[in-house]
Amino acid sequence: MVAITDKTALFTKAKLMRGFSDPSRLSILETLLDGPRKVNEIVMATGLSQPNVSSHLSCLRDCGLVSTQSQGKFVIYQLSDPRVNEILNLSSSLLADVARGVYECTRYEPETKLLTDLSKEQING
Amino acid sequence: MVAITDKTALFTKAKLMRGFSDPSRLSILETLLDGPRKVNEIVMATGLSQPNVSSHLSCLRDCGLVSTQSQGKFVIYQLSDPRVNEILNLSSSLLADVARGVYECTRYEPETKLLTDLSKEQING
DNA sequence: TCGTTATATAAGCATATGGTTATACAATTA
DNA sequence: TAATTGTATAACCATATGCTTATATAACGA
Repeated sequence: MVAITDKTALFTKAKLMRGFSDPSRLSILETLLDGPRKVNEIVMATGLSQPNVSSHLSCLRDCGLVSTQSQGKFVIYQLSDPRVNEILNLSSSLLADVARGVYECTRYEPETKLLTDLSKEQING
Repeated sequence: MVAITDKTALFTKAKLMRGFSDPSRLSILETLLDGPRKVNEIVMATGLSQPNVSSHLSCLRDCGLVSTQSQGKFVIYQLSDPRVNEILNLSSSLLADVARGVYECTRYEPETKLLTDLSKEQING
C-alpha cells in the first residue's frame, strides 16, 4: 500500500471539514447531537427544505460524518463517531471566545451582512 | 445583552469552521502546528503564492484561528488557541478512519477527481 | 392495484470562493 | 533619499456551492 501523500491527505481533510462549514449542515449535525433522527424529523428541526436536507445528508454520509440505518420507508441518521461530537463541541467552545473576531471577519459575509449590526450589539452589549 | 440567537451562532460557527475546510488554509494551519512562522516561511512551507497566503491569513486571523505579532517588517502568525490544535488533531484522527468514505464522496470533488484512482489504490491497497 | 408518504436525485440559477496578476504600503538598508 | 524586501490589497476570472422546483424511487396502506 502506497502511503497517502500529504497533498491527498490535505484535500481529504479539507473535504471532511466542509461538513462543518455550512450553516445548514451544521444545523443538521447539531440536531443529531441529541440522538438519531429520521429525515423528516431533521427537516422539521432545521426548517430546511426536504431536498436540501436530503442533499446535505448525502454529503455528510459520504464524508463519513453521519451514518444511516433504514427502518421501513424511513431512514435514520446519526453522528458516526464520537470525534464528530467532540469537534462540534470544540467549535462551540471556541466560538464563545472568538465570536467578536468572527463577526468582524470581512470574508464570506454575504449572508451575515444583515446580521452584523445586531451581532455586534449582542457580543458587545 | 440580547442572547445570541441560534441562527446567528450557527452562521458564525460555520464561518469559523470554514478556516479548516480549504486545503490551502489547512496547510497553513498545519504549518503553524510546528510553531509561529513568518509569512514568507509559510509561503515556502506551503508552496502557495504570497498574495494567496496573505489573503488566507487575513481570513484566518479575522476568524480568530490565528493571531499575529509584528517584528519590524515581518509579521509572525501563530495558532491562537489550543482548541485550534485540538480540532486539527481530531480531524487528522477522524480522517484516518473515514478516509474511504471521504474519498468516495461525490460532492465537492472537482480538484480531487484526478486523485481518485490513486486514492482508492492507496486506501484499499 | 392505487394512492400516499418518505426519501433521493436532477436540472438550473444566483452567488460565493479561491486563485492569479498587478500594485500598494511599510520597513529596512545602501 | 532611493532601492529593496516583506506583506497586504485590488481587480478580475473560472468554477464550486447551495438552494429551489420538479421528478424519481421506494415502502406502506386502503
